[in-house]
Amino acid sequence: MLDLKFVRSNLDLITDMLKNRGYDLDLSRFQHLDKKRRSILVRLEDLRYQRNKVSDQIAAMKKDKEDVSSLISEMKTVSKEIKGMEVDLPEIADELNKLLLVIPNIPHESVVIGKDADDNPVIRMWGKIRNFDFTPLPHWEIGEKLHILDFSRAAKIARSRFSLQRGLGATIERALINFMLDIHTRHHGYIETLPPFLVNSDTMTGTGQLPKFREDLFKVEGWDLFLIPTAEVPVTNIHRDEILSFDTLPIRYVSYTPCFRSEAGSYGKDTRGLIRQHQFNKVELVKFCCPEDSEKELESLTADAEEILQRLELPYRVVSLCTGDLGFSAAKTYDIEVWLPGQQLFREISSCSNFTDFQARRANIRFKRKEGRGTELVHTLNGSGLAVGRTLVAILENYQQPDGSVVIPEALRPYLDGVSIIKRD
RNA sequence: GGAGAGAUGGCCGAGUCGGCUGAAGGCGCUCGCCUGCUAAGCGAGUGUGGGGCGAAAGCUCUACCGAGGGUUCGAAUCCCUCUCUCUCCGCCA
Repeated sequence: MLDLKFVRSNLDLITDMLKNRGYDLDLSRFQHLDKKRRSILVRLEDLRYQRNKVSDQIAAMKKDKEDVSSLISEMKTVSKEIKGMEVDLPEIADELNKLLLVIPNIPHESVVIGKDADDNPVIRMWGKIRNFDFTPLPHWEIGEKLHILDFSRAAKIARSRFSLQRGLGATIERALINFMLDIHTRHHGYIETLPPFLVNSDTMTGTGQLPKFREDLFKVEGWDLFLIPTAEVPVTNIHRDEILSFDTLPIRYVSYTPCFRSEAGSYGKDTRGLIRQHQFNKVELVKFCCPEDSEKELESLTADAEEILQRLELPYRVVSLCTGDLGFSAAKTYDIEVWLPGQQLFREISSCSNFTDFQARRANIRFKRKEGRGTELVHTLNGSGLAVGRTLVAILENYQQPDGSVVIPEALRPYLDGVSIIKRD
């Protein structure tokens, strides 16, 4: 969420921003409630001041055995009025807060104004797209032929959009997780965390999944618990309601978790294969830093994610999301898209975002500088490093051979006891 | 699941017949003094959110002692509900 005072004094800027993002929001209600809240607050605090004063006076008079009955009856009416206002004020503050919660973050100045994904500028390309002298297959065909992916049995066990991995199909998944975690902890300075995979509604609210995106979540019946849609949720909330000290920043966490998404609203999209699943594995990078560092931290975060693809020698490109495509909480986002020859397209495999203070305000994550009083909000960032299932997809499609086998990227072999090729067993 | 105990500031820890307690004391931290170095010592300061005034420094009001309600002129202190933590027993990977 944005800062109330900032919104109050920058209504024009917000209006422009909303237009660029393709939002239709009326701010007049906001103005009205804001004024109302403050007028009530002033009156309420004045009454409280009176009450406190007179209460002290009553205490003093009682000590001297003076008669206080008239003062008490006077204060009874004041107290009543205070109670009434104490009911009204939170109602108005709540409504104001709700309005504030649906205003998206302000895009960074470097973000291109555009309508949708077609307007996203390509920042860079990496790797050589392989020339096939046969028609490359999509990964679901490769995987089923090799007996490492089994979608029909997965549907029997659960339902569609689940997968069953077998043999090397399961082992490579595990190897990729270890590979990614090792790179990020050993070479990029991230601290490994293993968080809860179910979280409560406060946590979901802290990172913005609630209240707006409840439909996308799986909820545990009878409990205040949801399955996490990404490790971003539990990991960012590690420091919810905390004041971090300056010398601990930046904090960098890497976390492997499964992710659970209802994919409501994507019926018919990516129905085949591993691309869009209700459950998938992801290694996530999360950073907390001070405001002046967040731009450069986004660059390094993206580079850290890219390095995984480079080591696996998978070609990709990096695009910068334009205003129309940018997520609700992000000020700037780089998508890393890996090349999938079986489908002849670039596919998102990581999304790296700088949320500036937007998430931090909502989750109340602050820090204190050595000198100077008061607290400031940290900046939070996160990005996949990488989506594991989609990485497997990219390996299968990019490394497929004419005979249907798949070569294992060199970098991954140490994690597979030296196995260098997947063949039908 | 059964039986108890508890939740106060960065930390430890006072505060129980309701009334200068935003909160004693200690530790830590910051600044200053002192000191060949280190250690110690002395002095001052040291919460957060929201208002108002001010160009600012700052001043001032208000709220906050796990959360939410209640009683009262007045609640960290009394009552109710919830959450969490700890100990013992049972159960369990």
